[in-house]
Amino acid sequence: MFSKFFNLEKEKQDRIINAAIKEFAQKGYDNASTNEIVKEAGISKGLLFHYFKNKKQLFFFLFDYCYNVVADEFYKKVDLTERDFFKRIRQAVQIKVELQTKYPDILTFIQEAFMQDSAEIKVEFDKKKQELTAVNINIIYEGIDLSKFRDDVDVQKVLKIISWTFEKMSDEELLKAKMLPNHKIDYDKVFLEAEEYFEIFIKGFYNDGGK
Amino acid sequence: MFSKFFNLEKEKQDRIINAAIKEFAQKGYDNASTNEIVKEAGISKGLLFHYFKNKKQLFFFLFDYCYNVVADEFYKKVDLTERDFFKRIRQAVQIKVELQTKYPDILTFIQEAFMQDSAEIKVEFDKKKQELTAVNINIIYEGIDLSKFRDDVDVQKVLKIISWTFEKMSDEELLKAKMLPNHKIDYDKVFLEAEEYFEIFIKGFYNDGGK
Amino acid sequence: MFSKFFNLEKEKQDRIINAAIKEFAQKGYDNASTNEIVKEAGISKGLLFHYFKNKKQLFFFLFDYCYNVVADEFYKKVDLTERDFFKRIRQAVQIKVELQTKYPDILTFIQEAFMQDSAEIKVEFDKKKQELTAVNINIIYEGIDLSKFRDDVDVQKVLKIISWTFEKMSDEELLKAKMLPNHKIDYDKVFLEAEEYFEIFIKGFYNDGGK
Amino acid sequence: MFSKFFNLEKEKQDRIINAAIKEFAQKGYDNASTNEIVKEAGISKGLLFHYFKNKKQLFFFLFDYCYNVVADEFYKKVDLTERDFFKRIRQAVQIKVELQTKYPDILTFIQEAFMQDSAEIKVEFDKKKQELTAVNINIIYEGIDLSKFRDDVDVQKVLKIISWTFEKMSDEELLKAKMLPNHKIDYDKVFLEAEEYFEIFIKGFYNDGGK
DNA sequence: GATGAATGAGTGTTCATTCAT
DNA sequence: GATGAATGAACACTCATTCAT
Repeated sequence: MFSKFFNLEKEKQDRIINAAIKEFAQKGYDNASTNEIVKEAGISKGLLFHYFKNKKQLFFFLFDYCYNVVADEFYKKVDLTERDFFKRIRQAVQIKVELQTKYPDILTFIQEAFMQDSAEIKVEFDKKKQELTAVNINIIYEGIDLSKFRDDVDVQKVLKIISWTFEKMSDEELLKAKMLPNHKIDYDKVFLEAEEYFEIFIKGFYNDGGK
Repeated sequence: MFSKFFNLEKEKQDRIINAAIKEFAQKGYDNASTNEIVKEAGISKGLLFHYFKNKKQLFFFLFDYCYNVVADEFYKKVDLTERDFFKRIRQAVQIKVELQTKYPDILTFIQEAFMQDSAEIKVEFDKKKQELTAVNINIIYEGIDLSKFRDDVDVQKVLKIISWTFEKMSDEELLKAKMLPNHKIDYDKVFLEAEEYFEIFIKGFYNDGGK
Repeated sequence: MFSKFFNLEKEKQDRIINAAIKEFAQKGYDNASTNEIVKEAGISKGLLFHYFKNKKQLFFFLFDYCYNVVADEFYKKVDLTERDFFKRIRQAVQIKVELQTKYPDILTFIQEAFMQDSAEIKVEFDKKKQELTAVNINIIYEGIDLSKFRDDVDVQKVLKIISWTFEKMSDEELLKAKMLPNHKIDYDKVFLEAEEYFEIFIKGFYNDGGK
Repeated sequence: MFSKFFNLEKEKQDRIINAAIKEFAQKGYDNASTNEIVKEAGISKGLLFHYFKNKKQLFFFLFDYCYNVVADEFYKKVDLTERDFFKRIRQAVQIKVELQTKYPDILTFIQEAFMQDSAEIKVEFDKKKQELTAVNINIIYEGIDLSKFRDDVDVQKVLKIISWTFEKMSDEELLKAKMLPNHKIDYDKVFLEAEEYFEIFIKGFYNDGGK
């Protein structure tokens, strides 16, 4: 599909991808300007539309590209033999932080993309989001040792509570960072806070309060 | 400030408000078109800007108007003498559902507004969001009987977990509804599900598992 | 013609006139906004157009009104029995400065009006300007003792040179004042400079260099 | 900066430039309509803003372009080795008339531009005007033989008087031409009149009346 | 493959003027 | 006399996309 694009010299590919990521991440889908992208990438207007038939296609290409980069690396690093749910989540958080440091633009782009709500891409993108979420949840839960959870509660719901908590915590941290002038996340503090939530969950939802 | 607008005949006020709510809710701040609003409201271009000096002011007016409508009704209905946190949350969910049924457009608008991220309104709107959130959290937690919670965990964090869970549950329900063709939420099912989460939390976080 | 307007209570007349003078003086004909005028004057949109059938008529009314105020006072003060041209001009400059101090807004308005160039009022206003200029030149030259001028030059041209010089000097002073932040004219310095030009002219164009 | 524009086919460049000159000259900066310009030039709305990022930039481009055209030609024609002030001024008037005949629209535009007073361009344009005026005055006075002037007067002021006179004469001629239906200036008559002013100045301000 | 000129409907906003009350 | 709601054409400017070269 994008073989034309991938036949380009690597350096130009990168210029285009980086320019587009930057623009979409900063301004969101609707307000991202193809003009800015070509200017930043140093290519002509026509060329962009030679490789991508329209803005929407460019966005979806970009999303898939970015998603693959981080997902590949994520699944390479995560240890799926770890059967304890909290250790698994802890890993996930850790890897996410590493990726954030290694590919800051890409992660910002993905995060912003997930919050995108433009009418033009809504239907297609919501579908994609749901699929990805479903896949990830399956993987995250795969092989988890559920026997550690108390058996008088619905484990599925407990897992949801836990996942949601970490999502919300992450959102809040992101939001706080955005508000501040220097936009810096203190990852050590985040980890510490996460640990406290872990303990609470273990106390509340593991057999014998995790003892 | 908007006394000019409120002196208009009620019916025309409503046409304008409804048209604007609809447009902003559907397309978000940036993509909402004042052209569409006037067309839908059946008024002239000039009139809209006779009452609201610009799009931003219209948006903030609309938000305040909508927020007041639902907040007033919410606080009229909520029983702040109820000191049990779960009963209080249960009330809140119940009232929210009622409001959703009574003012579906207004609630959609408010929810979308909270997810808005347009550069043009960002600073002002973020401030407003923060203020409202702070106020609401204070009220929601006011007078809550914290002695029911187990004392070996940080109650503040537990409260956060609980709030987040219901927010996420609500988001998920909304999203599911949006995906379906008929956009209908089965509130009875939602309630039932919420009850199950209540039980889990009580078991995990109340003294003696709530017994 | 404007009897309707003049039957208004004096105080309201003044509010309207002052608001309009201010707006036209500040922004020029085209950019002056009738909205601003009514807001400043504290009257309704409709009322302005009740008294003046349109913006153009308001402008011409205003100009005539202002012109009459200053012209009346000017001709009351000027001593037309003074037959020496330079003394006469010196008087004129002096009176102009006095008027500038007494009616700063009105004089600013008139000066700006003379520089107006809007297509909408061009034809009519140019005609008026020419008429006024013609009348004034006649009066300024009336009874002047031309015998003091050397007889080997065309006196009419000399008079023009002199008038032009003082006009340009005045323009330059005005412009300089506009450039500066505090917009203040140092009239004493202007007088002194004018005197130096007087001397030059007397040396160059009076019999025996004015001795 | 405007290389994009200059790469256009010459004929289209000219259509755009001429249309813009005409519109700005006729209506002034504020009232000139980019809509009219594109209509007259036979191009699309978008194209104009493809070449010029906004109305202001278009105006300044146009001014510089026009100014350069006439300034280049002016300085090619003027003889700066002529040290007599009046001969130099005579040359200037003559060349100006030639340029007026050769590029009537351009000269009209420049003259109107110098009288422009729009708030939007005020600051920048005033600065430019001042710079140009300073440069021109330097050149015009460069190498002038001041020893011919009588030494009992301030030569600088005399030079001002002379310059102002020719400016005013030129303004008056222009105005007269504008009033008439056919807008034609009789240059021969203007020259003759100018000569008479020369003589007056020589008599009044040269040593021994220029004998 | 690569360019960038060209499009035209779209945006929010302002304006003098009218007219029913 | 006095109000201010109402109009709609006009404004400068942006945009994703096309296409001849």
